[in-house]
Amino acid sequence: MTTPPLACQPHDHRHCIEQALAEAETLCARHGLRLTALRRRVLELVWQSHKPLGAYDILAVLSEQDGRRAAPPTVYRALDFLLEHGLVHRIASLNAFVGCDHPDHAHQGQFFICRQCHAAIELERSTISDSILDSARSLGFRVEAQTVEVVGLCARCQATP
Amino acid sequence: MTTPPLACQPHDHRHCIEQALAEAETLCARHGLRLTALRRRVLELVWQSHKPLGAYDILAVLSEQDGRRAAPPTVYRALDFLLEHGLVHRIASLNAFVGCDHPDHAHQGQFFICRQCHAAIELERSTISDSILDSARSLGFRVEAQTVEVVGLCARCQATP
DNA sequence: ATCGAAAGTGTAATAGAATAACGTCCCCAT
DNA sequence: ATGGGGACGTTATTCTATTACACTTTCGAT
Repeated sequence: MTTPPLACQPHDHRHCIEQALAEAETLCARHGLRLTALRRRVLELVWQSHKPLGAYDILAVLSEQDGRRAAPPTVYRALDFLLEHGLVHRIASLNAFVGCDHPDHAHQGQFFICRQCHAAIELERSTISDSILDSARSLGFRVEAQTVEVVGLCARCQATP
Repeated sequence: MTTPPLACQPHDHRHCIEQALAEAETLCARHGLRLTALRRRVLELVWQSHKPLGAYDILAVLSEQDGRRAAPPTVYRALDFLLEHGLVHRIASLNAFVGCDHPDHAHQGQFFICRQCHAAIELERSTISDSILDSARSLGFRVEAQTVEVVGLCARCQATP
């Protein structure tokens, strides 16, 4: 067993947030994208934890905590931007969004979601994606996007029921 | 390349429907489950094509075509029953439901969904699920459910753009 | 045969997720 | 300075799903 992922270990999460924001700044600067205050704030909120966050949860914080006039499109537009540039991922089975660990390159990870602590661990294993591509090839199917979302119990939650 | 799946080939689809209903009858009889008229009808509607069907599409047919008084819970309850016993699968990325090819044993397939013709091809490849289980093991993660949904172009739609 | 519990369905209301359509503002390249 | 495009605000609506409660049917136990 390899090093347990940060997502399901106690850790200084401020560091995760800072790093995610810094990487986003860098990425946007490099690609000439505008990381506006709103987009930055939404990214920060998504990174408040390793748990996927619903768009309406974000909306509630913007309205109540930031005092910002916000309606659904405000949030969804920011999320669309972040998704498009790989800064967050959408978890289809939860209708929720989670920060991306390594937005430096285009990818779609595989997600291991704990049903107890709700942490989402992102992996990027070629053994999984290759096995999908192999199966696709056997069908003559051209893959454009992969969604892999696994639900279960993370190591930590197995230990503390 | 193996035999192309029925889902993206022209075929006598009435046979698919008949077989699915027959298998459902058998399965319910064997397990002492009640395949009521409503449940049977919903299963039949889901099997009208190989395209995942939304709950509200089903609802519309029940109301307009069958003249049945139907509200959302009517449909969702039937779908819950069919899901629970493996007769249909839910496609999370589409919020839609598709008939199961082989409800004879508990399983969760992998779905290859054509973005053009919308057909969903179900596979059950141990290479995919094993690679997921391997990755999970390396995390110490206990898998309870797998969602694998691949979007792209089926062989047929690649040929006819 | 009849009773009663459990399962199934009808009904109304509501919650939750996402998008459409339109207007305004602001930045900045010409 | 100006006008064009991107970002955001606003209102309304659509689509998806669940809660809560009432009524009915089914089926086993008596």
